[in-house]
Amino acid sequence: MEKETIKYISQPTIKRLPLYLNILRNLPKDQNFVSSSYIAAELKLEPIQVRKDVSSLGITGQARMGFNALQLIETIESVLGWSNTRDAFVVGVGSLGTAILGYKGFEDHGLKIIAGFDNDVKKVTTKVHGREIFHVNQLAELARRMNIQIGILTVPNEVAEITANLMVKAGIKAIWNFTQTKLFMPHDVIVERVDLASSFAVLSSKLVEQKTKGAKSEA
Amino acid sequence: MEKETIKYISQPTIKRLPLYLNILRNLPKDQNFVSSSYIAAELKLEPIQVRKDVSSLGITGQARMGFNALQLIETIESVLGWSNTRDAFVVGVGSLGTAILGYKGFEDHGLKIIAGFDNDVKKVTTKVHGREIFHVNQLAELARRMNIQIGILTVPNEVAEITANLMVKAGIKAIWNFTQTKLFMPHDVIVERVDLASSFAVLSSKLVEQKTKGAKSEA
DNA sequence: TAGATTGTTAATCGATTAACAATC
DNA sequence: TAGATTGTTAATCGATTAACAATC
Repeated sequence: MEKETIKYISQPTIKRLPLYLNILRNLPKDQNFVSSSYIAAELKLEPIQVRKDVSSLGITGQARMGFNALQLIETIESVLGWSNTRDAFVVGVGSLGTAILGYKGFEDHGLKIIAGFDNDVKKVTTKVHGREIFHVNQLAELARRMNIQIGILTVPNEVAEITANLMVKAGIKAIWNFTQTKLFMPHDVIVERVDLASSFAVLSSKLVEQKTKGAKSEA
Repeated sequence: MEKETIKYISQPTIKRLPLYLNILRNLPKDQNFVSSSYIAAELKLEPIQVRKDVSSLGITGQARMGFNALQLIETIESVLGWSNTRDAFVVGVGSLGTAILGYKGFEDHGLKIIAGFDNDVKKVTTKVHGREIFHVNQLAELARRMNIQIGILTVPNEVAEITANLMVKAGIKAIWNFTQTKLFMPHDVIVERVDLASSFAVLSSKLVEQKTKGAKSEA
């Protein structure tokens, strides 16, 4: 397979890559080529957008054929760093942390959750979904020993900042932040926040909009 | 309080409104006015962006003073439909559904989770975080009786589409979709997807980027 | 060949940011 | 008054979409 020259990949493109990957992985085994219009139809996107995204990966297709599916899969996995699994710790074993400890789907994203941490001694030394729970004051030692780069932050908002600082001190390089708190971290620490409130805001504002429209058309 | 003329509010703005709301609600009680630069600093945004967003809500401020905090709070809540609580069902009581059934923070977003549904008879009639779990074949009846508009979809991917269809038949108008599946629903049904894979893609691609940069600077 | 599909260049669209007069 | 802050208009930036020649 030829070497691709990867250009700058925009964040909107990065966010679509897992969707493409999902489709490509579920392709029938004997289907070696896939067209931009096929992918687009599956995702309700425009073919041109798929082609633009693929082009930014440095992949070229073949007229009348489309793109090499295997090459696409491998390139996306490599761009996302999903080719090899990365180990991660979950910090905060409340209901959300528990759910994440038990979620199987992350393996498809190259993410392997190793253990959980909590400051509640009642939770420590128990197992949640087969993973051991340690006290947060063991975080630094274990993270360094196991060379953990990714921390999943699922503590209550009030302790989000202080816990994130602990994680950074423990050598963690990337924080997946499930709290409501905007973290102010050193610039070399990667922080990505899952913002449920923003997502729900979109949903509920549309519901408001639809209702006012309905009220108008009734009048 | 004067009536605001609300203009078109863009989706990026809608997504920032919960962040603003969070800050405004945590303001000291005696602080009646708040400036765009204060909000911006708290969120690492630009003041001009905050002013633009506020302006699209139809709110005007006062030079040297800023904006009326209470008016801002009330307007944001009204735009998002968070002034009154809305009831919702969780469909799919796996680990994620369980976490959502137990999450307290939704009340701040005008969301009240009433009950859970599953197709596993072992889960039915149990209680999860104090909420009753029913069999999915009771969904239609209960949703109609209680006039439920919002459904939270936390089933496995394989049954996402079929379950969403059940929800629509039950009269549910908005689906908060936590699955990986892109849903094709009637146009009057609102669907908003929480895409963990996209979020993680951003994080892990940055990790890849940083590593290649590091490798280069070492060379 | 005919026609489907890619891939490049340009146009459009929309959001963010800048500039600065108005205002309290 | 002086100066901080709003709010409007214009500039910039970046992503999406359109157009269409090239290609297999």
